[in-house]
Amino acid sequence: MKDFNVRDQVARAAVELFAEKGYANTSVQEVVERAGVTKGAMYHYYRSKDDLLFGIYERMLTLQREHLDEIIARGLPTAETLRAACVDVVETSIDALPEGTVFFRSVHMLSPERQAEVTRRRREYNDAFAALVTRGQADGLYRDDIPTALLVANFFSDIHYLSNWYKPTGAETKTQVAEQITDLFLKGIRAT
Amino acid sequence: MKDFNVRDQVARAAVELFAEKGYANTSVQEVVERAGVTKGAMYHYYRSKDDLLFGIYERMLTLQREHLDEIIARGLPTAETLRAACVDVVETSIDALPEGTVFFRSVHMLSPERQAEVTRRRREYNDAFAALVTRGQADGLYRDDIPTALLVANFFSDIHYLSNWYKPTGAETKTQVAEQITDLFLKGIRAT
Amino acid sequence: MKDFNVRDQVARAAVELFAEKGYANTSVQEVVERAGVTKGAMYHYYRSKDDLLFGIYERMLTLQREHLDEIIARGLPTAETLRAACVDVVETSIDALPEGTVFFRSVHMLSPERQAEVTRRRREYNDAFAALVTRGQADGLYRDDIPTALLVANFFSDIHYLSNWYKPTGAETKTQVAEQITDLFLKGIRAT
Amino acid sequence: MKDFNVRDQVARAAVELFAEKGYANTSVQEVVERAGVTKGAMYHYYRSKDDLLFGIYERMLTLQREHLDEIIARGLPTAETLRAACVDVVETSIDALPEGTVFFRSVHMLSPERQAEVTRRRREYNDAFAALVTRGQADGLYRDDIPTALLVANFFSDIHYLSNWYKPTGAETKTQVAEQITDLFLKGIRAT
DNA sequence: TATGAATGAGTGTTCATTCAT
DNA sequence: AATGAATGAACACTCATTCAT
Repeated sequence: MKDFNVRDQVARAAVELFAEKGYANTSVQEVVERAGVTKGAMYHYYRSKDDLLFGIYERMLTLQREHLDEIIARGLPTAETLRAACVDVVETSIDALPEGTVFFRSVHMLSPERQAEVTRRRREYNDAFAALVTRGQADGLYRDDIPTALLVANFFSDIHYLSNWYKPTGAETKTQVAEQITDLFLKGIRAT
Repeated sequence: MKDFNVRDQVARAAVELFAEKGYANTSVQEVVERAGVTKGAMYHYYRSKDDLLFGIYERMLTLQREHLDEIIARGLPTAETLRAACVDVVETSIDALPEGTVFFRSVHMLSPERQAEVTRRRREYNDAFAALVTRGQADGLYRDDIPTALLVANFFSDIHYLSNWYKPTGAETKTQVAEQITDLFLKGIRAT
Repeated sequence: MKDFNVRDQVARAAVELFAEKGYANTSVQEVVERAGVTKGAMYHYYRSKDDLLFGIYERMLTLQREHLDEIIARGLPTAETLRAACVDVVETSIDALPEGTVFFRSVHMLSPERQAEVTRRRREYNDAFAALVTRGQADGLYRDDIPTALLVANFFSDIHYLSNWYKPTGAETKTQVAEQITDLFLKGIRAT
Repeated sequence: MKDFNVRDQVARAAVELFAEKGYANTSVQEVVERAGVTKGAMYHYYRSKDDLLFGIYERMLTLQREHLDEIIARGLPTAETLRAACVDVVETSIDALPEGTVFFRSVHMLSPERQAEVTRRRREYNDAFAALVTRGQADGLYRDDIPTALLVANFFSDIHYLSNWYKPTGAETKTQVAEQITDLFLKGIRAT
């Protein structure tokens, strides 16, 4: 009976190291050493170093998509849905800060095919989110003198930026930060 | 008389390639080929590949700092100063989109000493900017129920994110985008 | 089952080439070619070219130290011990002429740390040898009008110089040369 | 009017650096920097880095040969001539310790042709010196149970070794050391 | 006489990946 | 399922030397 799972240990080590030193500055040897396995074992589970990186994107994209779909599925009014979606994505991103660091820094290190795949799925997510804003604009909730795309970018930029400044040891709790970021965003876009 | 300058040609090629494919995926050989010089010539002017990267940071940090200082030096009221600073940094960042791409993506590829240097200078810039917000809060212009640091991060995240979505070929002009981003930010932080 | 060992083949090729053409004039490529292995294989066993060189020093220093300790451990009278030590070190040096060539010519090519290490261990060996001479001087066997250090240097210089003139194909056998060098040395230092 | 001579400054810098760090570890750039001249100037006076090295050998070989010839030309008895030659070469070698360091360490760094040239001239010097010993053996002054070549090597090894241990700051003067080394040598080879 | 920018071949080293076991 | 030795292509960088000025 194994007390650990090779696949998961490797994935965990990879996220840590890629976040600490960057994908390019991390060797497969370092990953397997931190994971406590051998190179051969790793290559039994992953086809390439690129696989390790893509795994991080795969998990993040899936997670965010599931969360957003679930929130939309609740069928709440637009304003409440958007607020919930915003708060959730900030909280989720704080829970996965190292993944976020890698996510926003290393897309160009993926194989071209996978870069395309990531871009496609990010766009899908972006579109679903933008649809909420558009609906709110149609309802007169949010300003429409600024392109929806810019409004949405204004929010996603905060998610992107989180790993650049947020420290779990800070004074503000995850939820407080999520509420504050959401509030700033919503104040900015509300119809006047 | 030379029709081009080795130093500048190399710098230009480096920015382009680092933005296109990432620092780690760009070889020195590729840089000198695009610059149309030989490797030896390049190493006559730059000590290392790291120098090429740091040059980009050096120029950006200096430029932004000079702009901010100049705007503050005008001595306008706080609100006008902050607005001018915001619009200017967006415009400046749009003028240097490839540099921005590299700037926000590749700090971790610099030597540790230079990472520290960049961090220090970014913090100085951040502090000077934050001082404007703090002054506005004291004057009752901006909300103070949210930490200044978060308010500032909320703006800088947009700068950071610009190179992820802005296309010079889009419908909006540089100035329009600058005004819109600034407006969203200021609406978000104003006192209620 | 392999008919050769990468580590040893590389070490052998390195000694040969470093003795023939000097450390600086020998490329890693040449070493691996003569050893019949690939560069990657070599770097699997050695961390650097410097390692290859240090290996030679390591082996020589250990060998000489072991021999001297063994001879001293026999507990023979001083004169017999010194004579045995002299004869042995000449013979051992003739057995390892290429190593000797490298040993005395290339210390300055080692990393500073390793130069220090080699110097330290050579001094230890020198001191152990000098102690025999000092004991002989106290017993009135050897002249004491000349510093012990110079007496010892007078002998070690011959070891050092061996690879400059000794040819295994010459008329004198290894043992004869060892006896002759030892005799010249002992005649020079005996009390009058 | 120049306050220094490029040729000589470069030669001086070269000896110093080659002795300190070795020929291979010294770049032409470092030599010209220490000499306080530019690369172009140096290449105006020397054809190659190899020239710099060979210059050291040229000067040493010429100097030693001149000294030996002058001493022999005095026409003193064999024993006095040999003693004078020995004392002189030790003193001369101590006066030129850095040159000696380079001399005995870097022959293999010369071009093959120049290596041959140096070897030839060293052999000539060696032969002239050996002739004195042979004459002394014929006169019954020195032992002839040991090949002349080995007797001579026994002395030259000390010259060779000088730069490995002699410190000008030590307790013994140059002349004392010269007398002591000579005495040890002559005691060792005298007929019994 | 002298400059220093430019060349270009060569260096040691790294590392993702493969494969016999 | 796992090992770790071996591969081989790529990489950043160095440096003696040349040459237009």
